[in-house]
Amino acid sequence: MKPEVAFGNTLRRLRLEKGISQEKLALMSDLDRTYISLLERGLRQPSLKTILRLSKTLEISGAQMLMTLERLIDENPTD
Amino acid sequence: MKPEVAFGNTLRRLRLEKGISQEKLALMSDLDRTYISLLERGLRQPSLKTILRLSKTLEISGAQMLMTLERLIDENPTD
DNA sequence: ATTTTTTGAAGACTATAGTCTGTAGATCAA
DNA sequence: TTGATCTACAGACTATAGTCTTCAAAAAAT
Repeated sequence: MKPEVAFGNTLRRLRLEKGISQEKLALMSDLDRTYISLLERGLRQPSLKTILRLSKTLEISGAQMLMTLERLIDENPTD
Repeated sequence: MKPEVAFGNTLRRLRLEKGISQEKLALMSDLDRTYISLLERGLRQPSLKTILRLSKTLEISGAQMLMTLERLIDENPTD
């Protein structure tokens, strides 16, 4: 599993857990709605700044987010 | 402290701990030498892929790297 | 069934990540 | 003092992150 796909999966999971829409997440993080869509589908490579903005909105540390992401990668060697 | 500066500090510290040059780090991570220099000086915002490549070369998890970085940010509210 | 909310997706665009080439200064060894 | 190694820095360039507008379609609500 590629990092951007793992990031997208993690992002969507966290967003749904908070019960907010892509649009609301975008507004709260000062990002574009369509870009959130691209991220969740694993079509973009977020920058450090973007990772931290999103993790802050989702009330999780960047480190925690990367930990989840890296676990996903390790658990799915294929795909 | 801005995230890119915290990243640069962390990167340089880890590189020096491993006792390798910017050039060697660049080669091992499949990045450009001058770009490593920009990163260490906090002049660039690394992408997720770049963060993971560097952390792999430095034999540390991306999560660990972000943890160090976020600690740096929190400990230096000014600057 | 229909209105409202949410998301996917395309296209054109701007901003910035990342490369490549080259020069110059600093440091350390011989 | 000379030569090797390392790093800062500039400039031009390519690749991709991130925005904005718009339309269509799925899903959810009423």
